[in-house]
Amino acid sequence: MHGKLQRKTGHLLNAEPLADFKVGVDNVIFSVDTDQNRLLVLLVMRHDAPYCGCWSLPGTLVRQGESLEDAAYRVLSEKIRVNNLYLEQLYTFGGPDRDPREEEDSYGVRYLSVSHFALVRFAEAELIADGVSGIAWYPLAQVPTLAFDHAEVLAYGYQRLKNKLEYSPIAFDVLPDIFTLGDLYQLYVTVLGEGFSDYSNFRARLLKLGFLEDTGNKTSRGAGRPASLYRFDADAFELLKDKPMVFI
Amino acid sequence: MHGKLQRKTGHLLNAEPLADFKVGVDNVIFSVDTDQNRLLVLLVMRHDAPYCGCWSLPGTLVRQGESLEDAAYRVLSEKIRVNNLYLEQLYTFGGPDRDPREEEDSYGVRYLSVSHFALVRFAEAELIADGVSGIAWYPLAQVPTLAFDHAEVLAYGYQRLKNKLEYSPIAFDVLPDIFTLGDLYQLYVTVLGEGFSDYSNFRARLLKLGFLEDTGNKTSRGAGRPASLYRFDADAFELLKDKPMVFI
DNA sequence: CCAAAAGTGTTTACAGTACACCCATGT
DNA sequence: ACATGGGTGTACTGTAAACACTTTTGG
Repeated sequence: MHGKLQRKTGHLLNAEPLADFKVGVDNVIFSVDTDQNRLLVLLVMRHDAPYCGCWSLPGTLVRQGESLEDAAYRVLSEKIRVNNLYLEQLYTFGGPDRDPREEEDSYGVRYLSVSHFALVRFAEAELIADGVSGIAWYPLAQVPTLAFDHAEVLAYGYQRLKNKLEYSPIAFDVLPDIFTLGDLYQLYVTVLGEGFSDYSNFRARLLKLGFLEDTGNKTSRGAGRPASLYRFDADAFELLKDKPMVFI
Repeated sequence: MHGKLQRKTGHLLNAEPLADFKVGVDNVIFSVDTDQNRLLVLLVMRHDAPYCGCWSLPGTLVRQGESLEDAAYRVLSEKIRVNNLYLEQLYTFGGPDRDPREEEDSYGVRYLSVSHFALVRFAEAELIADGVSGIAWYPLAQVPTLAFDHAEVLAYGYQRLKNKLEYSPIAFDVLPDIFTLGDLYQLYVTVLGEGFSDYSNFRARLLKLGFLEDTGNKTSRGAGRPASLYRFDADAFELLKDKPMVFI
């Protein structure tokens, strides 16, 4: 963070000039459609150059006075209305020539992308169609060719999603407050694929962790025995969070 | 990545103007002094405003045509000569007001920092003293107050170091080609603290993984039984890398 | 011979896997 | 009654944790 100052000190007088950047934020927004057992990514259609007519991850350029995280939340809220979500920074892509505008502008401006990863509750997510721009949930297997380096960003985000599910409680940010263990299991299966674990073992492991509170209520959904409804006990979880924990 | 274009579409005409950025790279560079059993971080003394006279992480601003990773390697090579190292991107800090220059300049330029994390081989690391700037290895426990938000960056890097040691083979990037299991164990103890594991259990676990090749040679260092010398077999490791693996 | 470091083995406890089986509901 | 999903239990296997013990060196 002090290359400019170093050049004053002498030995770097012939250094290349500094790059000027616009900083973008691109979001990999996942949701799980538990009715159809599908993992979905939110994509938007571009209506301007570059990559006009191409699908891309929802993104924006960071404004004056706006933090990276604020920008990430802004993109999200411009595209969908949602109350429950998990969001974190993913990775920063900043190589030269990753954005065609760098050549056109010829001002030497670089475009850098700080990607973010989000998981939202599908049931309550309401897409904001602004009449012009296309916006849609895509099943992961059917994602079309994406603009920029967004295919790479998406792959990175998918990896992070799978890892996060294994050792952190993000699933509960996206489940209803009250849920059955079947709901939870189905979410894991949809993301990680069948055969990541037996249901009864999954069940036993999760319950033994001790932060799932049985509400005492039950729900009946069609045929089959009614399922107990559980609540995620954030306080109980806090006490255990320093200890390594596997949800597998 | 298309906020500018969106504004043309109408509903965002009154949006805030975009921020212009300089992008910096700050490195958290660790090494392990196995003689004195100390975990060290590389710090440099600042000789210009802001934070003049304050210690900071080694960093620089990204130049035209330079990738983030290139910039990270450049900072590193300007400060130390080293042949073996591990380096990866850590996190991007980009909030407004994280750099005092943002106010002085009054051009509205923002300073963003893409932090990187590195682990280098201590024995061969040769600090480059340019006569003016101070540069030194600091034991983690004795790190002074740092410039900018570098204390936060350092804390983040330390966490990453501990995690990486547990499930990836970065230790071998920083050990000599030929080493004893005692060397390896000592590195882990120095970073993770005593009591992360018993030596004999650590030993059994690592050997069972199957990518440590016994060279057949032995070394004698003072009193005690001579130790077998091992080599990290990168090919054998590649075959197993997709399977989850714990070095603990 | 003794201390120091390397290396081996054993015991115990618990965690993951793969099932088999019982339970409560809708149709 | 039976299909369907919820829920419980068990036997097998493997691995982590603690620790006792043997081996080979220097002094």
